[in-house]
Amino acid sequence: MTEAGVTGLSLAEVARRLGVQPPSLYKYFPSLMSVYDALFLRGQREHLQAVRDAMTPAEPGLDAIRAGLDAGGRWCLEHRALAQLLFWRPVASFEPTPEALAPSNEMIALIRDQLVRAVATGQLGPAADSDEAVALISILTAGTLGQAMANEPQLGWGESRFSALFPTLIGLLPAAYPPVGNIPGEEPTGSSS
Amino acid sequence: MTEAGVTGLSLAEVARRLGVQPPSLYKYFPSLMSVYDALFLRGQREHLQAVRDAMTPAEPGLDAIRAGLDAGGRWCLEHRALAQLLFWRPVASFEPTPEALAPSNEMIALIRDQLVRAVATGQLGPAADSDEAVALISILTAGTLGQAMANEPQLGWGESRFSALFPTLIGLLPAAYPPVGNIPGEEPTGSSS
DNA sequence: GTCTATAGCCTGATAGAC
DNA sequence: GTCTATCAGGCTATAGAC
Repeated sequence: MTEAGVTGLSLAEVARRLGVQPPSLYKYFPSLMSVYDALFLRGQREHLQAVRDAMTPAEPGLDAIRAGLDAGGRWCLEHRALAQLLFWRPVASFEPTPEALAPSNEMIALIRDQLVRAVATGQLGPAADSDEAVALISILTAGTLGQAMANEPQLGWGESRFSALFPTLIGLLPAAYPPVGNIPGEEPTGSSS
Repeated sequence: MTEAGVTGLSLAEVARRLGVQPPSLYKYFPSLMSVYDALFLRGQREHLQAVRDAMTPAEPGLDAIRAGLDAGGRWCLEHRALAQLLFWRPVASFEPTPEALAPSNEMIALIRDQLVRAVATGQLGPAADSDEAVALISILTAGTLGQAMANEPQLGWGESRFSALFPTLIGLLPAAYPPVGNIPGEEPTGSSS
């Protein structure tokens, strides 16, 4: 996929590189699409693990979000073709099975959990505990990755001028969801409990 | 491309739908890649025109950026396959010719111009007149579009919960590039002219 | 679990008649 | 400018021997 594009994957070429004949592969995978599905599942799991591992030691809240997604971004640029299969769906005839999609739900839960922490510690306002905030964060992440991949095909996460902006972008979240009582000249509003 | 994916475009199918035989197409295009290049150029021009048309009547500065890129986003979701060819480069063996890439430079100039206006009118701080700010805006735009395309393949710009966040995202620019003198409790810094 | 053989498709591209 | 005919190759997938 790295060499021929995600859609360029072919069982014949896989067999060639394994040193076997194409029909042999059908003992392991019933179809080309099942190979995509296996790659999809493996990719989702690895990506999720990379994000989780980076989140765990970080300070809960915004720092954990930044650290986790930063690691996720690094993983994506280190596995570009796989990341494209996961997050841009370039193979028109491929629909991942529900099992392969499961880690993606865990990923959303991971972010949501840290948003709750950020609200609890006063880093963000209560509106940040929402699907909308998760969507906003996914825009920032996917946007950074998409621009890096399309415009800097040679550069890793550490060299990209787009990924360099990612901490700044996460730093804008408090402006989007201002903590109550932190806006000079305005009275705090919202629940008093 | 809409039906079979960007990489699924084939001259044989084009000929079939035109009601001609495949060799006839070679009188107009020397190769499949030259067809991609023609599509790329046409797409870039149409997209640029859509953005320009929406910018012109708007208030210069942030409003023009928001209006232009909003129209650009709408164009992209109305021409999804073409937009993918333009901005995500899914065809590994296709490299656009310099002529086909020219409108993209005009696009950058268009944004940069409005950033200058935004700085001049005090909507943004002087640091917004930079390649970095253009990159940041491109992240917000590509991120919104990418998430809308990947997760809401059926919805247009008007129905997308991602595109609904786009005005908010543009509204964060003043937080990223705060206008001088607008930060309570801090003294204005920078050039005094 | 690997192979040979093959069916049945598809593709981009060229030669040369009309 | 369109066609027929064709080259030369690719692919997924199956049948069935070993």
